[in-house]
Amino acid sequence: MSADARTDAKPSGRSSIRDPDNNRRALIAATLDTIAEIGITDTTVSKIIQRAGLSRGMIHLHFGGKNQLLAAAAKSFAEEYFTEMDKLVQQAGNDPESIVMAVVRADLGDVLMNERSTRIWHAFRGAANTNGSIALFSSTRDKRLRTTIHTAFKTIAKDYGDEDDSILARDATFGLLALLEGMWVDYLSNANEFSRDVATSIIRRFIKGLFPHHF
Amino acid sequence: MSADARTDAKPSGRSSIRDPDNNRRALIAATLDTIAEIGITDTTVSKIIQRAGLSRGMIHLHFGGKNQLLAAAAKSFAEEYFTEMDKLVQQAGNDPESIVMAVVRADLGDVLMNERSTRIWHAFRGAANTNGSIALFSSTRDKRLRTTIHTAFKTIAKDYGDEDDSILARDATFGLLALLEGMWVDYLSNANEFSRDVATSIIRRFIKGLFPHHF
Amino acid sequence: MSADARTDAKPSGRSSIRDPDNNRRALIAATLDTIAEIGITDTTVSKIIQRAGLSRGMIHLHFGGKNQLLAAAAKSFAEEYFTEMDKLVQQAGNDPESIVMAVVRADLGDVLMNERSTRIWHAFRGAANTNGSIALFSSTRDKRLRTTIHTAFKTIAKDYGDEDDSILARDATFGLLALLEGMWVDYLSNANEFSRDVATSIIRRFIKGLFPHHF
Amino acid sequence: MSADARTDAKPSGRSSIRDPDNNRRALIAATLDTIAEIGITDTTVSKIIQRAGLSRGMIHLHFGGKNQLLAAAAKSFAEEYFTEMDKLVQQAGNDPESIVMAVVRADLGDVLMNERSTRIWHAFRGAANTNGSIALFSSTRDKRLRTTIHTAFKTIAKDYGDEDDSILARDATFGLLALLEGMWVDYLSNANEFSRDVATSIIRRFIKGLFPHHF
DNA sequence: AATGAATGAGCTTTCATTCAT
DNA sequence: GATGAATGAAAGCTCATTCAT
Repeated sequence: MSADARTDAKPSGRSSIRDPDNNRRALIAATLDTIAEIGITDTTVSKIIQRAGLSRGMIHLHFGGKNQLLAAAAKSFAEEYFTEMDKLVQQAGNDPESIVMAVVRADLGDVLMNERSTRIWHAFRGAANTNGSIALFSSTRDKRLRTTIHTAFKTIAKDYGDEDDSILARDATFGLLALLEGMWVDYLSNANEFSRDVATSIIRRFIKGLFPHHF
Repeated sequence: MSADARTDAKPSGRSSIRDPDNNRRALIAATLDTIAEIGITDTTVSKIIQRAGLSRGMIHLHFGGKNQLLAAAAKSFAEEYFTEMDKLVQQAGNDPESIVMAVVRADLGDVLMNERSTRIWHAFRGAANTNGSIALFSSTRDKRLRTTIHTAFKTIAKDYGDEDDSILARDATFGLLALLEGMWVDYLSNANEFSRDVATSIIRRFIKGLFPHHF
Repeated sequence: MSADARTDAKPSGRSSIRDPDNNRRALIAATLDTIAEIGITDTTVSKIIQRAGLSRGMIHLHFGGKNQLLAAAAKSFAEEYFTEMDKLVQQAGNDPESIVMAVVRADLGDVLMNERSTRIWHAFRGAANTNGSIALFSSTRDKRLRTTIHTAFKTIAKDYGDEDDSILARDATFGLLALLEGMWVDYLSNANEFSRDVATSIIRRFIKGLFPHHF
Repeated sequence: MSADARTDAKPSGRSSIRDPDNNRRALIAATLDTIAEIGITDTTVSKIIQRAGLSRGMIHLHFGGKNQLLAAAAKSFAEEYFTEMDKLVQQAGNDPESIVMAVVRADLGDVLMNERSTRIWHAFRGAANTNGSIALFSSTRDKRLRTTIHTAFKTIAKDYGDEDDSILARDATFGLLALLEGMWVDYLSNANEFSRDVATSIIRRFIKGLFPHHF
């Protein structure tokens, strides 16, 4: 969208050749593709620029260095994830049960969970321990999801007055996020054998165990 | 033992001289510690030997190169995990319910799940996509656990005749492993806030949802 | 030429900056000089760059590695040899007798046969057995010379109808090349005692033995 | 011979296991074989001891270091050459013409000139420029041959009184050695196409050119 | 803004040599 | 005399970064 917006906003003659934003984006895309393909350890400046078809100096020109490019790529990756997640959740309506299942379906769907994504995700997570700027966006996924899910579960939990609502909602949130995380790991290890339907059904079973009148 | 034997024989200042196995172990330990501390990408031969207090050439003498040392470290790490896990599971007795909970408690206990372990674990997982010899031992954890848990759940599932036993056991296994995996991720992201008790109770809740007469 | 252009534009202290071709040539020259001085076994990247006054990375930037630089140096050395040889042979005219003697004088002259050349030549030959890319240019010298000489001898041999022309020309070619090769070895072993005139006269004697009406 | 002599001279119980001389010889043989196979540059201590099946320290124990082993190997190689050459020349009788041709046939025969020998020979020659102790034995071949041939040619030259005897003999000696040297180079470059008979006949032709009444 | 040749610190690896056994 | 684990200097090579153009 922003790309389209730029097109008519600044119709410069050679804008497509010298388009800083476009080059920035191309470098980030090349970085993510390279990480997915050969891992973060083997991702070098040379491989990134080769894939992007851009010049060596551009990484430092636009990002200030390789590490900052990696951080920008991590940020961009997280943003892509949430752009898609938000879109799918908004289509689900206001029913908390629908929202929770929309999150599950989105997170396990092929747009968000695929070989490229799971590889990039775990590559960044492996690097996050010792790279603060990557960690920032690496943990973001959990935090934003957590709020959405927790809110939905809190509403649902009100129907189960027997026990403390907040603990039930907390446990459900914590458990669901752990399950989703575990599914990504499983997909990563074994994309061929992984079944999105089985995964969805298992998660639903587990949630239903906490909320027998729903799901 | 051999170390003790040396002690009174010749109390040399340098403890690891002329003890190849000890040196091998020291290098692996230094490798795992370094990975835990600064990440796999920044783990260099120089940092490993410095930490181990051994010479540069020893890595190639004993392992044939850095990558093979990393693979040996991954294997060793997996073995340590299972040695401890097996010990704790065997103490649990033969009751399938006890076995499952023993696995959960072991996997979430501080001997197996701690900052060092979770960092190393995720570092290896991040590298496993593009490094076959690391991947080998990286996936081992899941496979061996899976069998133990699945066997226990199959026994338990027989008491729930209403539905297909094998699907129930499969779902329980798949779900539990995903949950445990997710817990490690959660611990990794913020060890300070993580509560082993809460994690255990959440997992028990989820399992109880599938097997209401147990757990 | 480009070097001249730079001269008045910006007389930078370091003459070879930003002139890739010049740097390539400088590295090859430094390589050949180093080989001549200390032998191919002791020729290291460090010694080459030190002599060239260039940076470490340049060898890999321009040649892809030390071995490829050695191969490029072998090629360059062979080319220099033939450039000079061709020049001297062309000055000799079309008379086959003159051509043969021009080859002999060129090959034994101080431009082509000197301490540097003979050392480099034998260093490369010693390495050629196990280094294909060096072997390629190492054998070139023989093959190109062979054709030139053989053509000349075939013409001369026609005047000696008593025996098979082709065998006579073949023997003369084979023998002359072996003699020249042997002279380079002799020069290498003993540059001080070596006399270009004596060598030339000996070769002439031998050829005259085959072609008594010539030489 | 010396090996046989030792056997009954000292019938020690474990003489074959701990036999310093035998180990020395084994190391030299392994060195020469390694040089023939992979070149002098790639000949390392590890490869030599592996081939010899002996221990690492033995090279320094018996020779004082790798370079001294190389020098000993060069010496041994030269000695083997002359042992065989002397044997064949002595069988030739006292006729100077026979002696010269015996030298030629020996030097071009498969016992002395073969792939192993020519490779080793040229490897040592390539290294001789910068390694004095190798050079010593490298040049030996020429010097001893030179005397034998020169003596024979001086006798023959007396029959050609027209010109200065000593110059004729000198030229013949110089030329023959250069030719033989050239033949080894030719054999080295392509052993498959090389014909010992053609080489012998060419050399004979050239010599006959100087001494028409002989050969 | 863009380029890519150049840099050199630092990487993994090799290797002759040492020395406790 | 013999061994081979251990050493560390030095090798070839990689790579993020710089900067003249």
